[in-house]
Amino acid sequence: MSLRHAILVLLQDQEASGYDLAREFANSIGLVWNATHQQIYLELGKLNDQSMVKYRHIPQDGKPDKKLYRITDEGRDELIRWLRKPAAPPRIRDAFMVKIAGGGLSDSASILRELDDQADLRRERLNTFESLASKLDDTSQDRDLFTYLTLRRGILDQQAWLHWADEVRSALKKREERPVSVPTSV
Amino acid sequence: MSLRHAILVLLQDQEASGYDLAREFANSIGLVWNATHQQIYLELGKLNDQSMVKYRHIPQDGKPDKKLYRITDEGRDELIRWLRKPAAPPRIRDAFMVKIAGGGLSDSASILRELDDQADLRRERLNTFESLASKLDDTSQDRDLFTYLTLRRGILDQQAWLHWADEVRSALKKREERPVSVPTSV
DNA sequence: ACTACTTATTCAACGGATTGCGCAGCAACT
DNA sequence: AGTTGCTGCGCAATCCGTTGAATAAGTAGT
Repeated sequence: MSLRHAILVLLQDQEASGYDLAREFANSIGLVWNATHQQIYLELGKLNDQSMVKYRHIPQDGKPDKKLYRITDEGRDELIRWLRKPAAPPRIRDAFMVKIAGGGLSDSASILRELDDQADLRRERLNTFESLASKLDDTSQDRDLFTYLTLRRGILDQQAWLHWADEVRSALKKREERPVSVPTSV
Repeated sequence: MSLRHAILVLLQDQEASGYDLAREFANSIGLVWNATHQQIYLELGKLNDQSMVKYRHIPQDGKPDKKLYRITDEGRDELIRWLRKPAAPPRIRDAFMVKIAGGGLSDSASILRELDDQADLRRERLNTFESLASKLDDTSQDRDLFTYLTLRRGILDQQAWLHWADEVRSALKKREERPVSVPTSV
């Protein structure tokens, strides 16, 4: 229910088109909330209907026309109202973890394969976040403080994940040493 | 798209009613995937239509009748097919983090208030997971290995979160020492 | 006696999210 | 010349998920 609020947060800083927002959802905010362009355009439409945002139509040549959205006073009020009331706990839906929980069904090798793939992804993200965070380290304006803290959240998260992956590897190594019955069909 | 697979994983071990599954989703599996009873009953209906599960009708006295579901061969095939192909990366939707990212809008005090509330929740979970994990530590049958690893994931996650919360607290303390312009309406 | 909770399933309505598609033109590479 | 990729917007169908309620009988507490 708060894609709208994520959008309003982004529009707080600057005027942006749906396309711009989609890019930010793929990067910065994507760290904590993700959304596709269809959802974003739809939500911008609704926000406009409820006059929480308004837009200027910008004709461009060479490129398609665009709409630059900005937040209105009503939008800002709504955002503040939302910030005041406690956030619902995030719902967890991790398909890979479901596989682990039901892991007795697979052989160690195929679990390890996917674990390594996931670890690559995490390591990649970790690098991205760390280099972004190091840029903010020194400048450290108040504006950037919360971006920095958000990045730190991402960094600690990836590190914890990678540490867990090590634990899984050594646990599965031990398991291999005293193998157990595994369905042959897997 | 894989509530169905989480259900199939649970039914792997034992016959269960929708109600039983709902309880497990509130506890064990809820760590990595959550669902309400309505969703579960609906999904069980669909799985039954597709003959991935079948059920026995059990009349009870004193209590309402129930349906005990068990996985079929088709269900097991579907599960194995799913286990083979790489899991989609989990989508992240953390409302509290959206607040942090747009945190420049709030004053430090109200951020800290909610941070502490969230931290209480995390600490509670951490305790639950740790006590569950310590019970598995010694027995450590192969059956339990993956339950243990799942719990470890939860534990490391909560710890990372709490560590992050400490960072936020000290960052906000510094921010208070050299205060900046904050919208008075907040 | 009354209230609240547990066991057990299901329906209806709504809103949020995903998937797939379509349009349109320019830039850049092969 | 053809393909791919980027900028930019949008619709429609479907599916997933949430909220709220109803039914029904037993048990446990105040």
